[in-house]
Amino acid sequence: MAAKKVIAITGPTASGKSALAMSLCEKSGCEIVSCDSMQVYRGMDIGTAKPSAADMARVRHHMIDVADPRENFSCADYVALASKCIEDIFSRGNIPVICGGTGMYFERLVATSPPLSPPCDESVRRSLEQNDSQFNYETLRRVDPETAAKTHMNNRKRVIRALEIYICSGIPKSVWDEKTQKDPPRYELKHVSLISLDRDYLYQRIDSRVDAMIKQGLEGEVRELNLPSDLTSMQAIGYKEMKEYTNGEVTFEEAVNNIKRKSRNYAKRQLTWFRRYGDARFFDIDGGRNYENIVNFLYSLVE
RNA sequence: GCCUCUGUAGCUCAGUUGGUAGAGCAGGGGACUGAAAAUCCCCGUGUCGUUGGUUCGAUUCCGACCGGAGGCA
Repeated sequence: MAAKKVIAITGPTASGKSALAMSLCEKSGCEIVSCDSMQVYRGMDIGTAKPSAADMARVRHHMIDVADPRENFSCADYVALASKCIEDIFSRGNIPVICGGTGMYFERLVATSPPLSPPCDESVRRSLEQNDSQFNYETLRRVDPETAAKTHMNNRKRVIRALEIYICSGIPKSVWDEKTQKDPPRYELKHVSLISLDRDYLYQRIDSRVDAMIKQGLEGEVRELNLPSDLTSMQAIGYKEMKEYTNGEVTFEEAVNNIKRKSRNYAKRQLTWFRRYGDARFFDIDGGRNYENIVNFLYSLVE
């Protein structure tokens, strides 16, 4: 299969990815494939900064509102659905514009083949969660030393997943991983990644974006959803912290500050993730002054 | 006015029975193959409020002064 051109716009939260993608698509007729682990959930609009109805009417969006917030949507689910969206866009003769900040979803969608390892098994997972970290880690060291060497004992989620893969398939995770490592990239990728050399500027944008979400009624959205805190969807920044407020655990002001803080922490992790892409074209948003340059570069990619 | 407590890393605080100090959070860096907005790892020199005194040596003891909190007629 001949590689087909895909444009990607990645970067930390509140860096302006969506606005750029909108400009590009309005001008060129491209379609947006959201790459966001929380915008997939229906009803979670304000806190995930989902594109407005007006934006969605002007430009075709994909991978938004594709899951119920009560279900546990995963990276593999995302890749399966998004790959199909991309094929559909190709069939229409359009260029997909992947836009978002969920690093692992992006990596799995774009870099090699889709995840092959067995799906999660809740009962296996639950029983592994009973064990202490040391015991699980020792087991992993016996069963899959290669993965154990790359995983810290305290990282319970990762250790448990690696064990789960072995228990469910009889094959160590490291062997599954190898199967995908040699694959060529799935698309001819034109990757633009946003950064902010001025970290304070980014953080200010995040703070004011959170303030805007509060004004738009994030509290009401969380109350209306009224979902249990242990759902994956309710681990989304903004929802988790607002639930702590509606449960009476923190004051409103504390909740808002927690949302801001967690968003900043997240932005930093996103910057770390995307730095790995040596083939990407990185643009400093430069206090918002670089917008025209970036847009023009994006336009040049579709010509 | 008097009495008590208090002043240590950006913030909240530990601590040194006198030999110049350490946690959490924030911040920075990193990892990431079916929970990923999750999870995890690494990074802590700061006139220990100021100023005198005691001492070989004080952030630690004593005095004064300047902040802060509380109490007392």
